[in-house]
Amino acid sequence: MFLSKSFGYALRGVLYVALIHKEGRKVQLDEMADKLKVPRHFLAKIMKNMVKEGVLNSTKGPYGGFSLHESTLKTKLISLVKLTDGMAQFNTCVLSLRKCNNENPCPLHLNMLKIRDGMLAEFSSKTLGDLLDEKNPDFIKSISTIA
Amino acid sequence: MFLSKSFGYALRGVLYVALIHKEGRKVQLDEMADKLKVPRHFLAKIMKNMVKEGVLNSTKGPYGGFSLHESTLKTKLISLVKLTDGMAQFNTCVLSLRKCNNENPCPLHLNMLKIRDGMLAEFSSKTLGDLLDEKNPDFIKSISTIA
DNA sequence: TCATTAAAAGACATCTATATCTTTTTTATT
DNA sequence: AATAAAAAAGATATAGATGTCTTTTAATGA
Repeated sequence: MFLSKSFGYALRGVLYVALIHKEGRKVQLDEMADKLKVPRHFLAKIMKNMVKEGVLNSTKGPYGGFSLHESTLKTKLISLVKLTDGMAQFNTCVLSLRKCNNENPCPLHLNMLKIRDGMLAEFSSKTLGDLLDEKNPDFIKSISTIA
Repeated sequence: MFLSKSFGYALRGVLYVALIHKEGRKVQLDEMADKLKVPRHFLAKIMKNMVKEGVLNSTKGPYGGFSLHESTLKTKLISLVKLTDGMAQFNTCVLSLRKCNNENPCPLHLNMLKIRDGMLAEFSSKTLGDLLDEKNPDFIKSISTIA
């Protein structure tokens, strides 16, 4: 796996909130879990973390739910990765060699560096808003249909 | 993680056998587990699989151990990945969407395709022999020193 | 043929990511 | 103030990757 399931849930979750935001309403967990076909309680944990990190807003109580934060659409994809998977994977030798670095590279060091830097560049430049701009006609369907 | 620990153990294991092969001798599990600082029985499982898939030779009994197969140095890195991690990661949508494809792409489809294809190309062209040719002065040290 | 060596095989254990359940806290409405 | 709604928080459960142990099989040499 390149990225964890948690990352996938987080991204689909925040994009769903963004889509519903255009309709001028908040989103609640039950609706999200249902529409995105994601385990409710597991999604709750992930959404909570996004709120804590300032990627989303939430309000408790009746008519509460999740809504966009000023920063949501400006959030880089890499921030989501950091939140769900951590950044260790970009700095850890695939052969688990502690002393692997540019001066003392393992046999795969350069190969992996290239791949990782490509991914890092991609995810460091793209924002959540960018994904919404690249209009996919079946966008809402695409982030919903897991089955 | 981009690749599993099993993959790292497999690669270091087979490269170690290749190095010792130049000294004209076979290698036994105890020596490998010791030198590579890898759990003996777990390494055994991985080595066994490589033998089964024809990446390495082995002989039982006294003076037995692991040795090179004609195909060892010609083995593509991707074959090792296939053996330890499987290929699903290259074909599965990171958002876990079953219907994600070129016709009906998820918001990250193109981004991931680029990254994956880069990795696939890299690992499909490089062989174990290539890694040994790119002479790293501290090569043996580098695949051994995990601590 | 017998003892010894070493890999093969399979059963068992642990650890981490994933998933679920229950209780607590906050907010809104009456 | 009382009730209800919904997220937050924390405890518990499951599954898959990782790691360990024991038994079996095959090869060697005396």
